[in-house]
Amino acid sequence: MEKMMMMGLGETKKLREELVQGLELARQLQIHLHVASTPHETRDLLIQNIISAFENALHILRWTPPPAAVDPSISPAIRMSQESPPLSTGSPRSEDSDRDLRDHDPNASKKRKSLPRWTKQIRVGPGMGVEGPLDDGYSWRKYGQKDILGATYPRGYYRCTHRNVQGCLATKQVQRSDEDPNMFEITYRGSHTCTMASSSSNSASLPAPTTSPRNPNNNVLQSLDQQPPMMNELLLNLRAGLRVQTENLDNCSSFNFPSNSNHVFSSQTPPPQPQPMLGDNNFPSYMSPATSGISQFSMSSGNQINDMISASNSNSPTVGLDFSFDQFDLDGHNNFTFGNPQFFP
DNA sequence: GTTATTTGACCTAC
DNA sequence: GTAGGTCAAATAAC
Repeated sequence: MEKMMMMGLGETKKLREELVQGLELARQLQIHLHVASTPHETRDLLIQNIISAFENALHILRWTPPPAAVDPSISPAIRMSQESPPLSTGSPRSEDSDRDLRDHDPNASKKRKSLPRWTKQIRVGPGMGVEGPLDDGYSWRKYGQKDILGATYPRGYYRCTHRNVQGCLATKQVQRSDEDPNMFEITYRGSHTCTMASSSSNSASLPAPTTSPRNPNNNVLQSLDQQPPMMNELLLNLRAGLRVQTENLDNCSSFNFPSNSNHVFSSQTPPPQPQPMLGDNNFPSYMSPATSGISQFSMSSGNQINDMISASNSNSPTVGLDFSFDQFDLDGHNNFTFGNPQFFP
């Protein structure tokens, strides 16, 4: 929503047009999918146009909120923002893996901006020190530090400790904010493939009220680390259909939303294990860890997500998310701000 | 002795 | 040409 307010009218209009176009194309695609005589070329063309529409929309939305936008009352305050177009490259991939690709394919893109990455902004408490944002449940090894032009504090470069043993290509950068020394911007690249990632993923799926063995402050960070690939999957499904079904929701896994996102997800004291709660209109509201400063959205994972997002002209009694701007704020593959749910007729 | 961090040099995208 | 990102040798910590 904030992003919408920051956008010019021209951009807002263009974004609306792109999303409406994507919706219309998705509907056409669904119709064609049920017509056996439709040539594959037609379907492919529709798919490409849908992808193009959403990529254009994401491009318009590409914007990182300033640290001041973070609620200072929340500690640690966590926000995520997209800094590169994620849909063109699929799942997050680190720059190193990108380099590996180039070794095999010299024609592969060398542009840094094409690399998917996601950013969290974390405010640490007064006595928390820098260990808080640096320890997010994974084991990182610092491999570099660099003074950044215009930045007071140097940027630290970290890679997964299991890089050599397990080939985990996840990296992150930690940049202390100039304006607020208690604010850290952490940029992640690549998703964890090490065993630490899987254990962390499990913890994300069942966020306990107790703390992580490694750090008492960072249950939230663990789940956030797993969020971008999941969001990627969600967006991939959004390409195929624009309606989110809330049927068959369970709490197999979760992802998180900023606490200042719109009002679908409540930020109340959480139960020990968050459960999707059906509110009015059967749309679920979600509980969040009280100390995290983020709302948590528990839902099914994998194929169940695919099932959740179905074609838009289904006659089933589904609940949809309206893509109009005052209700849906899509900021790339990792920062969703959903507006109020809408029933489709 | 092993592992992690520091830091200057080098590489690459822009 | 410059800034950001990574490498790798030197150093520190355990």
